[in-house]
Amino acid sequence: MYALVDAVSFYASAEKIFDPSIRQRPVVVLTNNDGCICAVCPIARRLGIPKFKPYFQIKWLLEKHNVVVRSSNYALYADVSDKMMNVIARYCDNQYIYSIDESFLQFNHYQGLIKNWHHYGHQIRTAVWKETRLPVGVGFGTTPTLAKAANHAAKKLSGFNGVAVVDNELTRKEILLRMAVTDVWGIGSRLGKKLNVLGVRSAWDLAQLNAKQAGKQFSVVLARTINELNGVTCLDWNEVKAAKKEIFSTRSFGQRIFDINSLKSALTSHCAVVGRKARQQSSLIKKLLIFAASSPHDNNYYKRSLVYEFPIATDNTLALADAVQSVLPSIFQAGISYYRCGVGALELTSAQYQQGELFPVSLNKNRNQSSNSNNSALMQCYDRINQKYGHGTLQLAGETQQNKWQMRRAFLSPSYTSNWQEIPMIKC
DNA sequence: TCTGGGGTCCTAGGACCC
DNA sequence: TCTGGGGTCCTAGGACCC
Repeated sequence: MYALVDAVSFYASAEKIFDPSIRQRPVVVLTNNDGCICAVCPIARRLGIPKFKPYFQIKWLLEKHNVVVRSSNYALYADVSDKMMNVIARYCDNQYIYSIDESFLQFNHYQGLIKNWHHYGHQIRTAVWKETRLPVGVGFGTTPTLAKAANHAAKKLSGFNGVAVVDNELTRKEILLRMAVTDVWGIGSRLGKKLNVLGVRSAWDLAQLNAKQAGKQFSVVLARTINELNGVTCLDWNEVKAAKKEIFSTRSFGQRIFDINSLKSALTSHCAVVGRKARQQSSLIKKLLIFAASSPHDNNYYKRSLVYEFPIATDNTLALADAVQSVLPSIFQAGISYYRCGVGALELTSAQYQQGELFPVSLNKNRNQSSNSNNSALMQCYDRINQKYGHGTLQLAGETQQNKWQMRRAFLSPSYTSNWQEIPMIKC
């Protein structure tokens, strides 16, 4: 049995935890730079506020309904997420954190111990609510895809009230019949349209297709989804939590930038993020994509990217920053109004099976190749300090000039959980 | 006045080579 | 004179998710 637990409009719910005055009001949260709406609380959803629309286009609607608008407060969400995940972890023996607000659960040593999954789901919900004040949906299923479907039912279909269990034919059919095909995990609008043409409208219709034929006509991924909907596990646990094949860090700037130093500082801080994530999953980076661009909405869209290949795969942030340094002059062009930049690790290899050096140290000057062990100890220390005191406590000198490109966050809530000055006060 | 997210994976098609 | 295959690698862009 698998479970998927996730929060109801997580960012918006997180905003409501520490501010009781907005709990009964419609709330939306914006993406970086207050660009788009990325979370809509249930009250706001009922007013017809759409997700992923540019904020400035929808501002009038938000004002009309007196909607509370918040910028993304990642420090807050990360803390709230940690708390939530810790509570959930107590209810299973294997948890995979799939995103900031979603985790898959497994119950390997619970065989026969849980008599009533429905009841168990409500226990999880109640505990999370009591300890974090976050509303969650809990879906159980015999495959990861069915757990996802059950989670959808728990939150979106009437009559489920936060918990759904797909462990028999009757509920499987009931839930899949009530789900649009595009509500199935992995079926987006594009594929949905093609399937509609074939008369496949509900998740149940999709489950009736011949997996092999659909696989030939569309893709292996679709074949897998069909099998999973029929209770045949294709995504085993290791696949669900497989190491990432690419790791990107990209961001648009709060204000346009024009100078090479600002660009360098932004790219360097992206290196720090990518390096940290690579080390987290024990990967080494062989190729790093580095890019900078104007806005695609501009008249003369400009984008330059370069792939830097390391002689020897590395997970060292300093080596990544060196790559940026060496590549930057050929990416930067004076006069361009830069809107966005980023770096991405493209070719990742396992740190466990690192290829050794044929011609060590003396033949090269690259930082990642000299004294590898020293650098890996340095990075471990760096990660530990930043984990304990917060990301950004230790920075490369190159990333410090941030004032020019910091993102716009005009509606930021206080750092309730990460700043002594902003801790909520209770007045008696 | 101007404003338009971010991450991951996959694939089609082009460039290049023999 | 005209026509012709197949592999690898890279890139841009699409699809999907939250």
